[in-house]
Amino acid sequence: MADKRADKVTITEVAKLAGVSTATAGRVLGGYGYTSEENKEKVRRSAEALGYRPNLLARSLITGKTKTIGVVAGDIQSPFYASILRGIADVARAQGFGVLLTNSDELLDREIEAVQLLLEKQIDGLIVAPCDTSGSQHLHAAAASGCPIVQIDRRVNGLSADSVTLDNCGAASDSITQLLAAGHRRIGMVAELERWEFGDMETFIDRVIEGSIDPASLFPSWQRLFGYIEAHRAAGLLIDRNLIGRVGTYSVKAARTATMELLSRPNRPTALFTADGLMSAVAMDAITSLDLQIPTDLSLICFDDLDWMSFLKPGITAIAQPLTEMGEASARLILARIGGEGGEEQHQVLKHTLALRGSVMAPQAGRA
Amino acid sequence: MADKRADKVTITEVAKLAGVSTATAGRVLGGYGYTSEENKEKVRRSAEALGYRPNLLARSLITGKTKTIGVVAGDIQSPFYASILRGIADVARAQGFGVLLTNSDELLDREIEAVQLLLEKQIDGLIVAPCDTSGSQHLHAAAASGCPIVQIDRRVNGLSADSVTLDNCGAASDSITQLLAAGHRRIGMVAELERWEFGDMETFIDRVIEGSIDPASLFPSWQRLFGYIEAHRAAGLLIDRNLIGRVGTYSVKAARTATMELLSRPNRPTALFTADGLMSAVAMDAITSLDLQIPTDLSLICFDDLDWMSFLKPGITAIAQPLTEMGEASARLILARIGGEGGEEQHQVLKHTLALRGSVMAPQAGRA
DNA sequence: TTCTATTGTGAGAACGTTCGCACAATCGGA
DNA sequence: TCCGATTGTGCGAACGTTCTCACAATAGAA
Repeated sequence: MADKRADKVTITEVAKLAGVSTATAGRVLGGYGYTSEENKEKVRRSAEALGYRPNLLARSLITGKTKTIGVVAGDIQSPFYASILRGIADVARAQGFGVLLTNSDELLDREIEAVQLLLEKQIDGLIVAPCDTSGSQHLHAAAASGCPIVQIDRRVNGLSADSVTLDNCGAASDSITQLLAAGHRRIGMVAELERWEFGDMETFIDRVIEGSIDPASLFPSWQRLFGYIEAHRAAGLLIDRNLIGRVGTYSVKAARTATMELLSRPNRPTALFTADGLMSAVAMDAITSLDLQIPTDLSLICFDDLDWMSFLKPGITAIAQPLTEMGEASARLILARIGGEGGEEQHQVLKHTLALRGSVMAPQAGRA
Repeated sequence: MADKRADKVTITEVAKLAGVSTATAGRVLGGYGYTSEENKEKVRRSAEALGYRPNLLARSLITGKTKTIGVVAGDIQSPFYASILRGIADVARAQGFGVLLTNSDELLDREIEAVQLLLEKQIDGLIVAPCDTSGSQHLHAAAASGCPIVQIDRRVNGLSADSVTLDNCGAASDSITQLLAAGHRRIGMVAELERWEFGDMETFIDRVIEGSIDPASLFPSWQRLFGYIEAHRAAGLLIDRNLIGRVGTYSVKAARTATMELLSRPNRPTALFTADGLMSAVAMDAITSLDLQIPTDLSLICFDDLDWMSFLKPGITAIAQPLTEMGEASARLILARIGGEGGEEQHQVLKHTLALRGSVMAPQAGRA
């Protein structure tokens, strides 16, 4: 009980027992170079006998490869990141890679700190959901120092790194079009819409309509608003700014306030579009507490298909993101780069699927 | 573009630029030993100028500590593991530790493979939800080789390692008692109940009643059944074996079959107890499709408090596990062991909370 | 003065691998 | 016979740190 680690069996001891040099033992165990069948057997047997376990640190130090990819997620606890992570981990495992996980809580400082730690641990590649799409010096620096990066869910402006995102505009626009087709003209939307660096929301709406914004540079919730606006424009309808609940922060409380405000006003919307899972859960809660019936009092389409949406009384029509696929795609991209694959920056934009259920119907008489 | 890594700035170069030995530079940057203020300044400035970033691999190789803890979860995608992982990651981060993640899908082979990889990567400690509670040679070996282990959710028999679990018996027994108190006498239960090595379910029930089973050695779903039986026994009631839906495997399909079978039989139970999140979701789905009303047609208590349970029409009464706390506790335990803390094996058994909502009422006339 | 403690420095050996190199032995073909 | 290719081996130098020494300089105490 005196010594803490009985772990100490190195390749040297294996070599000694097998009666060969460490180089030969290394060749057998590492699977590189030539070795005679005879020695192969001897070394393997000795390794077995001693319970030899290679020290990947030492190997990595010399090869410069750790076979580890770092992941900076927002919050693993959310189904969104959990599913993505699952996809990443599966692909990584299949290639013998480990996954070093951190979460940023969408806080820049924490992201910087996390990236720092991961780089010091010499990860071979980084998958990150960046929380600041404009600055992010740390990511530029990491990329410049040669660490492959794959961005997920959103993209940093001007960062030369691959990305995997969802066609948020298309998904939102699809849903809104669906509601418009059902006859709705007053469609509410609740979304985070935290920061937009170029001005207030009026400006944003105007600029989308005049076509001077590239959605690729936006945060998801803004992209979804973009889709909302686009769908209206395509239908030749004006936007009523009051129907857009801008929560401003990713919190249950703020979301609840915004949603309740939107749904309890005298001339409330006939349909609601929630821009992410948090908003959907809050909205559902608000709808229940206001005693509104879906879809008679209110039609509803939610971004993110959560498990409960399928077994509510009328099921909730929802936009399903291919989350594990996004994770898998990002892992494949990063592994390809690690494997030395060159070529153009890759920007994969995945498509949603719309799970049609029972939460949409035409607006009821006297309320349309 | 020719060289892949511009990363190459080592402590030697920093030392050279500062005009000191690598030993001195190491002392400044590593924060050990003595250095003059003057040299401290010079070294720091040089490090800054060169953009020096320590290589933790090299440090770990020599110190024997990686400041990394390995985690083997069942499936990160499930809210159960996701929340636990969140707790682990938070505590780890606060201490400057990284988290290396793998999932086993509750498959022994995969768990063995994962543990192997983690050990080769020289993790300082291992947090694992073991999928085999009886054999698990790999865990015994790991423990023997000096790697601290914390078991989570369940315990391997005879493995000397700390653990963090939930009082599953107590939680189940509480819920069943609640239902019995409401007047229910035919309480159904659906649970995984995959393997029990000592015989069939009759035997299990008998042995629980005669008191010859130590619940600590059981898998959670069996512990929950244990609680179910205990509560009945305490109330002086016999167990109707037909009310126990043994799914046998952790799959939606099997769960659905078992649940539908249980709920559609002529003399169906007046109350239902679901033993985990999967069973709850499936049960909810089955209840909806059978067009049963909660709580008039059926009372319901679920193990695991999922977000949707609070905003269904009548809320679902549920057992909430303190998941992030379990993660935090396990991380604290492992860090303490890594820090060299000796002493007795620790087995923390956390308590559930029962979230009372509207899914329980007295059985209705003609059905009791 | 002389001793001991404190503070500081650098050379060089770890840590456990992989890798370059030199060197052999064997084989087949010209 | 000689040659080159193929297969196999061991020595020792990496990799980028930390850590053990040996050794100084200074200061205060005896």
